Amino acid sequence: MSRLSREQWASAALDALSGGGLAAVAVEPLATRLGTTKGSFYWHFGGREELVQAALQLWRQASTTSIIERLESGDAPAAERLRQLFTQVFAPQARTDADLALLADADHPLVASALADVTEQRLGYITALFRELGFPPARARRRALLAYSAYLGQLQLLRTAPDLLPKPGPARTAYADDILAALLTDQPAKRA
Amino acid sequence: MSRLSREQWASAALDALSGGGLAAVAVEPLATRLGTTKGSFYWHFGGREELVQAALQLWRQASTTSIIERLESGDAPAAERLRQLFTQVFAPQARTDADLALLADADHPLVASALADVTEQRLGYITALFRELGFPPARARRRALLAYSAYLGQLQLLRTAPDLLPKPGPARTAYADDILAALLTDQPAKRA
DNA sequence: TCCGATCCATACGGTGCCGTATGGTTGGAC
DNA sequence: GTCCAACCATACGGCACCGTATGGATCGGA
Repeated sequence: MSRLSREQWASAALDALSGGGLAAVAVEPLATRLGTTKGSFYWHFGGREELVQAALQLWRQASTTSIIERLESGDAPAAERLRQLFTQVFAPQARTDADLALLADADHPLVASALADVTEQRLGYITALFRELGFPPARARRRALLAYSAYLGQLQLLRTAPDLLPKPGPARTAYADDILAALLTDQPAKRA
Repeated sequence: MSRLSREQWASAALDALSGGGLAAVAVEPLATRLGTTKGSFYWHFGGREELVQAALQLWRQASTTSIIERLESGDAPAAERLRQLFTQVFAPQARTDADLALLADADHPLVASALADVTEQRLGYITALFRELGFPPARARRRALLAYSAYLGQLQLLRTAPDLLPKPGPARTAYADDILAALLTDQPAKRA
């Protein structure tokens, strides 16, 4: 085997984290998986903590900056960007494993810090979208919170009860449409 | 120390689970916490797995049957019951620790099974509420999914970024009102 | 009261991980 | 080619937990 860089270790750590949570970011298993030994690891890193930090740094970049920049690179109107954001959640190829894994270990100090940052950044972006749609600031903020809550909840449902969600096809399309309609509504609630 | 029953072990296990997740359901720490030793545990249980099952059984009862029955015991209209359900999430004294802990360990087989059951039961109940509000079946189901997603997401936000949520007072009331309005809307979406 | 069943304490071996110590290997500068 | 620094393998001790073995304590009934 050729020699490994610090970056390869960090990248493998993020992979492991996505697959098996924080507990899977373990030095010895990772070394085996990389076809090397702990000797390599403790040369590049001071300890496990440092590896976790490196993996989290990768995740911050990939999960927010990258996503937001990709959306903003197009010139779609705000409503369309919101739609794109949400249809991504329904796509089975969506890379949400890391999100889920980190939410699961939100009690860990380093993870908590990364989550707080990412959450703030994402909420800020969604709030801006709602403002572009004409919502006044306070309402835009509330809608962003609701939208992001729905996203987070959707992640959980995808994992814990995927068969309870609408199947791909017309049902799922109707679901996505209904969610967006509810999020974008400006009308008073229906009276039963 | 007096002798311990199987039920006391199970109850302590649920406590530990609420506080520290599945990993905290560990025999030796629990024994210490209970002022006894593993000797007691391995008399009442075949192993750790059995203890986890017992704790999950307690949780199923406490987290769904009990909640739903409490709501249904009153004679509030459907809209009011939905409001009660949601305002509970905002209340800081809400006992959502176990929910969060189990969502965090959703990959564990026993936890996954318990979560699937509870999710189905809760979704069924919320769907029924929306049907009582006059929504046709398919739409009621979709709204229930959105509502429950919002609940699950709210749990995560309460843990990972509580300071990004509206503070108790008028802002929080407006937030709750806005969420309910969006969930209950029957109108077409606002055009930007 | 004594005896068997119930319940528990203690000691032990096993596993999987972390981190350290130490010596070996490789590769580029010269 | 030599040599030093970068890099890695191996061996070790430690920790926290699981599960077993075994003997001791306790309690209720004949």
